[in-house]
Amino acid sequence: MPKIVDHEAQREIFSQATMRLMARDGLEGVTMRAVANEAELSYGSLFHYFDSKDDLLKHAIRQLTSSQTHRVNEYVSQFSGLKALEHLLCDDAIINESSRDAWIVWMTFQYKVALQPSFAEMHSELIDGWLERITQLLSEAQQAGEINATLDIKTEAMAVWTFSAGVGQLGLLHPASLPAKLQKQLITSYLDKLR
Amino acid sequence: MPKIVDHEAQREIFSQATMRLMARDGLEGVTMRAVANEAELSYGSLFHYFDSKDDLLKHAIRQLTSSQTHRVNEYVSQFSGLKALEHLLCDDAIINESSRDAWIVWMTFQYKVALQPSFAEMHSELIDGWLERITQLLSEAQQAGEINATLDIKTEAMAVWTFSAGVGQLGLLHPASLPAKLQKQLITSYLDKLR
Amino acid sequence: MPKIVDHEAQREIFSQATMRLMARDGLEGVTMRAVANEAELSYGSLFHYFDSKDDLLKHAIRQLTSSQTHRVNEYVSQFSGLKALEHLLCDDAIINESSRDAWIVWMTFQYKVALQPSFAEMHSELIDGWLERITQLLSEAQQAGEINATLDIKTEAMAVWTFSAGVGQLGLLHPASLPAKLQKQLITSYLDKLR
Amino acid sequence: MPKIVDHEAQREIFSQATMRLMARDGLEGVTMRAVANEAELSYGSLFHYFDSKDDLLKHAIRQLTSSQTHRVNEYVSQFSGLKALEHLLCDDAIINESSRDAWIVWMTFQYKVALQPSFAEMHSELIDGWLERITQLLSEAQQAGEINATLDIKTEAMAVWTFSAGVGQLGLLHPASLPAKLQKQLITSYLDKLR
DNA sequence: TATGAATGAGCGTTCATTCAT
DNA sequence: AATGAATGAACGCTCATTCAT
Repeated sequence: MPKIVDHEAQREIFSQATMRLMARDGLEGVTMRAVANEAELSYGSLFHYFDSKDDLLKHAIRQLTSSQTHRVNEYVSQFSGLKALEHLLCDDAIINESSRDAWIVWMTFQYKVALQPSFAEMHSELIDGWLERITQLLSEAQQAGEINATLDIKTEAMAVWTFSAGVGQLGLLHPASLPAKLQKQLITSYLDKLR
Repeated sequence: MPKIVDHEAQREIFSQATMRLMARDGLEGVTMRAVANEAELSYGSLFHYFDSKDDLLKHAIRQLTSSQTHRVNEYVSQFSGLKALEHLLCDDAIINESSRDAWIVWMTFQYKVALQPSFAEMHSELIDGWLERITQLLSEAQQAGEINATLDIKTEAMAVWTFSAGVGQLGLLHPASLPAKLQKQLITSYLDKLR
Repeated sequence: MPKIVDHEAQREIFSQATMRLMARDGLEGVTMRAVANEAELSYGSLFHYFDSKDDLLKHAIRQLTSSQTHRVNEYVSQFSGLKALEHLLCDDAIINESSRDAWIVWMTFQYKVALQPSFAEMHSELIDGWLERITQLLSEAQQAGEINATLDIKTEAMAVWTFSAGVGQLGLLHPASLPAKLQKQLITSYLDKLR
Repeated sequence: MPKIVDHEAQREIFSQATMRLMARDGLEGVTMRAVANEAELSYGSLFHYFDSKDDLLKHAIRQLTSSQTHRVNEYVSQFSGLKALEHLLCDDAIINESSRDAWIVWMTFQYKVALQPSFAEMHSELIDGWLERITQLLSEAQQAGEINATLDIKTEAMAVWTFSAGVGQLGLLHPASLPAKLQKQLITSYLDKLR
């Protein structure tokens, strides 16, 4: 009689171990053996739940983005327009100690996605969400008269995305130059310019 | 008498091969054997010119930054203030087909620098230049009355740097969403907001 | 359930292969690949059982000394004084065909121990046993009146150790000049001089 | 016109550099490159003077033994019998700070000679000298009535050689247990037993 | 299903040796 | 003769993956 296990729960344990390792030691710290150890599960079982290392990594990033999406949805359901956008950027674009790990994972994946063909298919689904959501919130804001009516929403959304990407990158790689507080200041002052 | 070779020229052949590989296959494609093949020189000779892989990588990034610095100096000597800044950002922050490879190398190194202590000493020398130069040009621009006198130069410089980092990152990783032309448009419209 | 293997037994297979190689080809014949081949196991599995080559070598020497200690303990429990000492030297100091391999390994290690700091910690535990045991047996012999009462035990023990080291070295390196029979003769005649 | 060089002098420079390296870093420190550096001569020229690394090592050991023979000859021409033997053993078997290097080289070579077939041919010529000379001096001593007339010279010579080999080995590998002074004491007390 | 032993290709690095000048 | 650049086999070690139990 086969042991009954929650297949998806096991996968999540492994993929969370993967993200902890990646945050702590970088991508090169993520070996299959290290993941099994970190998950405190057996090495062999890792290959029951994932066909390959790539499979594991892809699952980890999907989990990361879906949990982020989930969080974002909450802001958006509570606020709208510029207020929601500000929450979105301040809560998710900013790197502080508690979000730093998730950001390292995210950035690491971005490069993997960009440079490794087998990951490329995940590209758009990971990215489009952001841009779409920003566009929508800006549009709401414009309709509510919160921002300048003459602005081209599509271009501005792109600019906001660009700016938040820069905040994320520098906040991660140069925390001394761009601490969390300054990140927030830059974001709010950027949004102010749209009014 | 020994075979006469230009030591530095050989090093450059290897480090350019390194950059081509990194652009094509990412950092994990840069194996010493692959570099030797790409350079069409023997495996062993690679170790005559570089003590280690780290040495090779560091040489490659130094070469990259010095050639960039050289180019930047030209803009700055011809222009000043906002005009020079616009040149700086448009000519160097923008990713097009011909600069894409250099950008991949640059970004790859940023992560290596940020995550690997032995590379950390290169950190500041690679980064400080950017921020300092932007600050200086903004300062010139303010004195020339090109930008709003009430702006805090230091904060604005940081914001410009952040924005250009975002342009670089998205331009590299999502060229379809942010083609060169749009990169340029975002940059000029961002600078316009400073006036 | 995993393949069940006796971890320690596998380690012994490898370390015995190591000793065979060392005896046959010297220390420089002991490459990890050669050990795996000699053990008729795969290269990779060698690293499941030993963290490093040093680990393998240390295990081999420990195994060698512990088996020797075991043998020595038997003589000592059966005999005492000069008789026990004679057994000790004749049974263990002498190089014949069957003990030659063990001696090569032993001598090889002595050099490794002497010249390589990381092995130095094994130094005393490997050596002290010999000198202490010789001292003790000589002391017994003196109390039993078997040897000259005026002899300084400590110095004589050192001399016996020295002589047996010489027998080992020449018996190993110059078997034609010092065959087993002559080794034995030298030892007994040396001990006779102590009476 | 070819440059005129003293071929043999160059070889000696290299082989002395070899011995310095071996004494300092052990056999594994003796790389062809290190030898050329230590000799402060060019890498390539090393291969003009020696066909191979083995050739270099063989030359070094020949030089070592011949210089030792030379020194020994001096004692023997000044003294005879037991006196000469005592000089021989005390001056050459003993390891002190100034002779330690030569002994490391010598021991290292002994193992190389014993374990590596291509060196085996040097075996007897390196060794026979010692035994022959000891035999001869003991014979002189017996004829002069310095030692017991009933002793079998051949066996005793072997025993002396054995003992001095032990002194050398332990003096080298365990200097704390067998310092120079104790080495000397053991030797003289050993010779006394022959009277 | 679960486990961890087994496998071998690949890594960065070292090195004796050859060769062009 | 003299130089050092060029070469590639071999080293210790890592790792994703497969497999026997």
